[in-house]
Amino acid sequence: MITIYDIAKETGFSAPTVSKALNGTGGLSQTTRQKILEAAESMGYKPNFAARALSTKKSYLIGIIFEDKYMARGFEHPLFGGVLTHIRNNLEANGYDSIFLSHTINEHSVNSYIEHCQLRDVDAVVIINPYEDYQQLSELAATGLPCVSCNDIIPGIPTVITDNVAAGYQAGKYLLGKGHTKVGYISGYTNENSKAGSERLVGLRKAYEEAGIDIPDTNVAIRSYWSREEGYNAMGYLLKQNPDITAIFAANDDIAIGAMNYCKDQGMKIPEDMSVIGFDDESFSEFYQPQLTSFRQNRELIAEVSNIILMNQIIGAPIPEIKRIPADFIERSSVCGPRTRQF
Amino acid sequence: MITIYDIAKETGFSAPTVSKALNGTGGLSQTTRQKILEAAESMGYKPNFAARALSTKKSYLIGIIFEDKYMARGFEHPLFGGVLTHIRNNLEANGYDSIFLSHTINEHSVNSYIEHCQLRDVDAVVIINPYEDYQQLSELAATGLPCVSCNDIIPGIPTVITDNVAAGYQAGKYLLGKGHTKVGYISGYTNENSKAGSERLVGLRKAYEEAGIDIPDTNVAIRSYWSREEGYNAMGYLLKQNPDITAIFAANDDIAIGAMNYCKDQGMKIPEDMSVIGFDDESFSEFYQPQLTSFRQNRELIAEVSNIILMNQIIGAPIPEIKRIPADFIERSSVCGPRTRQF
DNA sequence: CTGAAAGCGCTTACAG
DNA sequence: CTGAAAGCGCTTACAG
Repeated sequence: MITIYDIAKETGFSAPTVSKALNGTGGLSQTTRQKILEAAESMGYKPNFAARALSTKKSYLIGIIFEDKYMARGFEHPLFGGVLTHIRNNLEANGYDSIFLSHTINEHSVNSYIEHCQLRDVDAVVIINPYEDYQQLSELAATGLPCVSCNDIIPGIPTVITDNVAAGYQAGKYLLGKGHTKVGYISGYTNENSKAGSERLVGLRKAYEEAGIDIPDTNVAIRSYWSREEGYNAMGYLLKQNPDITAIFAANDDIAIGAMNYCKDQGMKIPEDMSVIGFDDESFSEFYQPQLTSFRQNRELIAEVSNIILMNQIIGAPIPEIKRIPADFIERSSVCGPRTRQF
Repeated sequence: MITIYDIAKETGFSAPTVSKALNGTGGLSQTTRQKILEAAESMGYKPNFAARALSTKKSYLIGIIFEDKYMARGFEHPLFGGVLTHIRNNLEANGYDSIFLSHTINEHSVNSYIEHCQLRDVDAVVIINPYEDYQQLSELAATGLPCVSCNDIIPGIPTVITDNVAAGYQAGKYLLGKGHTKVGYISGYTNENSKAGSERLVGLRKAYEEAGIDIPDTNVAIRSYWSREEGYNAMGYLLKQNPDITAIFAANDDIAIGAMNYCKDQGMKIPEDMSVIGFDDESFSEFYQPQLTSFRQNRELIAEVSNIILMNQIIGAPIPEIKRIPADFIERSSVCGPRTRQF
């Protein structure tokens, strides 16, 4: 490993001068800068980030919060996996490295994201899929550390998130256009911080209200998980409540598939007896029978905007509280006009 | 931020003594250790990793090589995404943090994995999905830096990889059991370092040779990409060469789907007219019609074994050159006995 | 325009 | 059993 002192010795200048030349700081003469740069180049000098971080308090490390212990999908999650891919690329383009942050690690007795941030001296953090300790995340941001959230809405932290209300509205308009007046909605867990499930419903209802149609709460099922099983059960529940429902908007594709499976098990045909719209455009959705109509969240744009917000925070520029990104409607074959069913 | 000196002042001991107490090194008396530990605890002390790394040369950082710029799937890749999930968890359990390494970054003029490793002083590297610069990776390992590869075979680096020959053999036995004597094979790009495509063929041929059947090269298509398009085209090519082929072993599910789509477009029925086995058990494979029989690579075990090998390297224990992990055969509905086709 | 001094937070010999 | 000294590689005021 060759250091700044090796270059100093080689060129006859002092270490601080070498440092300035390397960083382009301080008023050095063209020639000395030139000489030092050339020496550094030919000697194969590479800065030591740990040393630099120690004296500058800038690590060029961005903490990424992406928990997979508490969900089944890991990096293969349809939204988060893609967001991470692009977040990482954006960060690298800005000269930052990505490091995973953890809520708990035994070995170093890391008991919080905050501690982990301290240990590693990260310059900022990107929250993609956190352990649900929002209080702690708010505290982290209150620390002054730049943060951005790519999905969850957390007090004190700017969020970039899909325009769920608009998507729900679009789903509603589409279903109305096909002639559905009795529509059901199924979602997984939703709360103040993670509100995709409720926002999509707001949009759906808005479209129906505009048409003078009220979607009663008995047509809505908010479940604990975003799984096929829950979709299956919720569909059964809704159909028991309102046998005349002819279409379902499911808050994700897994729920949609569960719901369709239930209908099939009851001898119903999709979409003739039940039209269904999902969300997330999973890779399997184009192969389900019938091919599932869904929404595709724009991971690339979510990542890009998140990155911009983060970089702006780092340099102290003003930042928005929340940015909404439109989702793309993917029309396939799981929706048609309603027909009268016989039970 | 509170430092070792703050604790020293607080407890009346010196900084080195505090350091020893914190690290459990040096022969300190029980009482002083106790006092220092308590003070550290109550003062909320957290070590600064950059400082520690600077003096110990140990960063507790593991470089992860996972390129996504050169492939479409990113973290959603059916094998690599899962491997990364588990690798990260294993590493954390051992007290290491994961940081992504890059082949090229402009900002800090990182021009190689080696440079990036230097900059960040990583303790080891896990190669999941590298940019194809195997020569450089070998050089990196020759540096003495502990490395492990989770798929590619790279000179000088221990590899953990699916037992592709065994899987191919199993596919062959299965197809033979169903009565298929004319079988075709389609794979994407394969080479000395990334040889899944050729190994699976070796296993397939072995099974058939045992049955006294030779699989001629005209029944084999090795293409440039592992995509649906290539699978589609390769199927057409094989059928033109040998119209009597009744079964296909595809080296991944995308290729399998492309092949099946071609057959369908020709009016053939799957599996009656063409039986197909894929590889990777993608999430969409259970929904394709017919449901695709495939192999599932054991990402969890691959990650676990890789981790053990890496940790052993770090402590200087002997390591294997290569470890083979069995894949699980997932039987679905894309294979049946052959029937005579009419063209 | 350039350099001597001190410091970032920690650890490692070496004394005593 | 404990501490003074020096060092890890870099940068930041401060002089001149």
